[in-house]
Amino acid sequence: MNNKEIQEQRMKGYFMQATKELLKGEGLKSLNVRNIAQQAGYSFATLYNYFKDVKELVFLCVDDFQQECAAEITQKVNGVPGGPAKIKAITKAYMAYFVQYPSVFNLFFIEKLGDIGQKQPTANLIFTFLDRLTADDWDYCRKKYNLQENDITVAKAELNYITAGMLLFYMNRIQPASYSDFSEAIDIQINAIVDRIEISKA
Amino acid sequence: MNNKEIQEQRMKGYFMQATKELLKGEGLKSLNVRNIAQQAGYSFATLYNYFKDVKELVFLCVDDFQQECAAEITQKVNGVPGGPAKIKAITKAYMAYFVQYPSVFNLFFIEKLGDIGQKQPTANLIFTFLDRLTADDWDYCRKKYNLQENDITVAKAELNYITAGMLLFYMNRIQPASYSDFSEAIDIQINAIVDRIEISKA
DNA sequence: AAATATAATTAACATTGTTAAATATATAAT
DNA sequence: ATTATATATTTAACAATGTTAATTATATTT
Repeated sequence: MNNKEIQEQRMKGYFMQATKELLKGEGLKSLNVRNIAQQAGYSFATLYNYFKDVKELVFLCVDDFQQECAAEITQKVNGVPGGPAKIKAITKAYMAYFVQYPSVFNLFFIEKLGDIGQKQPTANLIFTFLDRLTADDWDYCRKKYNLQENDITVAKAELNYITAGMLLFYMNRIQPASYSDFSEAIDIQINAIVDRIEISKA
Repeated sequence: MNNKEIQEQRMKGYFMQATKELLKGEGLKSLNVRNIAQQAGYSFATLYNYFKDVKELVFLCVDDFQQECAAEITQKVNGVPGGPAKIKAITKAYMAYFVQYPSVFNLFFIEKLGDIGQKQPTANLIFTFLDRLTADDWDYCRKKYNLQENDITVAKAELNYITAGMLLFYMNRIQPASYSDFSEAIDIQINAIVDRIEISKA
């Protein structure tokens, strides 16, 4: 990287940092180009020298949020023995993260990706996130219980879709109506999927 | 209903009709108060004499769309024998409807409900939609296969969450990347859930 | 037919994303 | 070191949108 590139990356970083702070703080309500720029210490028009539009900037934060989320999960499930129990724990922690940061949920799942071709890699990153978080433990299960590759693929997809669906209903439609009901529903669904795998060995 | 109420209902109907036409036609891009009012044959300010805001108007359309969707499904699954096969067919037709009308998907699942208390009944309507569509056939299964009430409750919730999650990923993130892949994934997931119930009788 | 209430429209405002014009700052050339 | 040029930043301006206020038209009542 030459000087120009270094400086450009720095500027991008300032705007991304500002965006992340706003998203985790005030949330989507106060996320607009003027607030972002103010938080970054620049005028709003400067933003357009470094990003095509605000959507590009916002979606560039996905990667950072995933790393932060993964770190929180790792810390949270520390001590849980590998295998089915860990898959459950990771999945629950994954959901808890989005409940804690609704704006990140919005960014990951709701926000429309304007330029389709450009952001397909990001969409893929989001789609595969839970799979990557649980990959090691699924592998462990496959070996331990001598499971079919295909059964695992289906179970992984099931977990991915169910967590997205539950979060969608809870975050956007407040269904179930209380967090404790939601939490209970999570347990039921996750256990149903993961326990099924264990049973299938029999 | 007195005259005033009749006239008021009529006016609301005009605006709702306009909203539905725009949503099914041009989609969300061109859904704004000015377009709605023009389609209804009134000025945009008139809208505010009949609705608190545009969100109220838009969410009032949920009921009509559900009826339309239910009618399409009923017609589509006509001839499918009741029971597991019909649950599968209904669920697939339910998803196909949202793929056909992305704006309706947005209204049902994505659009933020502004006033929380006011629109909770609507949120509940959306949450229970698939359950209501398949209720008869689940009941049929319960009797035929002598199933546990609880197993059915979990399976229903599973279907509800998985369909929402799959639609979310496909509509908002284009994952899977092609409709045929998506369609295949639907089959796999729906079959996995419904077939499990049949097997559990053994 | 005039007075009053009701409904509808136009005008106006605030917020937002984006672009164009203007200004400041850094780099290069003499 | 000073001027000329390129680059970066900011201010001004625009278009789109949801909403409210002021104005005008229409209906109802006296």
